[in-house]
Amino acid sequence: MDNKPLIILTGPTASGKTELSVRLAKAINGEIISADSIQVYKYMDIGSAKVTKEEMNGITHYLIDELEPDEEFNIYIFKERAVKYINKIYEKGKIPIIAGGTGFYIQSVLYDIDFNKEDNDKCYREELEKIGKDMGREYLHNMLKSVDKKSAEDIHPNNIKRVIRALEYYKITGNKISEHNESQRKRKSPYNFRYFVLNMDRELLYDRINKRIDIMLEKGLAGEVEKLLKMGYDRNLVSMQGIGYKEIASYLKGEISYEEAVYIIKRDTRHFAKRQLTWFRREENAEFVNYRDFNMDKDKITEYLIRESLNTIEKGKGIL
RNA sequence: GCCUAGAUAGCUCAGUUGGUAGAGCAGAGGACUGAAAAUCCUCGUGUCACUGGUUCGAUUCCGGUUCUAGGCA
Repeated sequence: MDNKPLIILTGPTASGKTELSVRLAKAINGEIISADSIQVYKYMDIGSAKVTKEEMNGITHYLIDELEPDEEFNIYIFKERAVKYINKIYEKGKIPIIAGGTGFYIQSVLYDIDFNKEDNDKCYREELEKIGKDMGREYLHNMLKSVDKKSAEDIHPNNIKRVIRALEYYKITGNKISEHNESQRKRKSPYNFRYFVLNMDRELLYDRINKRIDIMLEKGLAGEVEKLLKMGYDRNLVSMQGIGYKEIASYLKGEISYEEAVYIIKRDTRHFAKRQLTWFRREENAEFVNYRDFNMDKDKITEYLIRESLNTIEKGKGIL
């Protein structure tokens, strides 16, 4: 049985993951794999709060700047690449550290969730979107009910994206996604892992988020978006749906004022952080690391993360 | 100083032909297995500015006070 070490360092946006992950990597001879759906894209630096070369401090990072903004990225691609990098890191005799805020992505690697290569179908998806528009969301939901009753019960009719995915899955594989999910849920992790979730008092987190966005704006977020648009990257691209990008694009089009754009970016980032926390709370193996318990001292947190990670790595060796 | 319109949930406002009130946003909680920075679900008691009066009963009607916005001097 594979029992290799894997360290996960996550937390809501603006919780300090980047800096702490580099410090940890330095101390435990690790390399970092980013679990971030926007930082994979080139040219999207300011708005994604991407790690800079200096911040990397010599630590190798994967899944940063790997794609053009119009390239497709999804959980299947993420998992495939992440696993490849993890093995590469093992070969070097180093420890992989997954750092990033996308819980869904982390889960796919941590529990080795099974995805089939050919199981998405753009044409069918578009067809379903059209049906949804013409016939209504209830109609789509009823379509799902007739092939996969359990999914129809679990997925709210308003959640069109998930209704469509369930229908798509059935069309391509002939199986019910509810059954697939049920079996995947029982998976045990093949790793000897630690799952750290950085957290702080909500008020403080929101304060940091608001300030961080002001800094992004000062650094020239608007210019970055303008440049992307000039390069021909359409605002409808998935990558351009990232928080900060879509609002600034809307402002540049003259649809909303600058003040409105800033307000929406801050608000939606807060909402995003809240959703991230909901996800991590549900993860039974996640360990919350609260700044408050360390007197707000980053050095003390770093020490703790290093000590705990090394413990876990050592124990794993014993089993092997 | 005078005239007019306001003062209701953290914010913007609706409403009660007099029987103590409700939306959106904010905020909180949740879901999530190929768009995930996406998508979706649930949660609404607050001296109805203050103060007299009329009334069985006033946030609602009348008077006064304070504050805010606009207009006139």
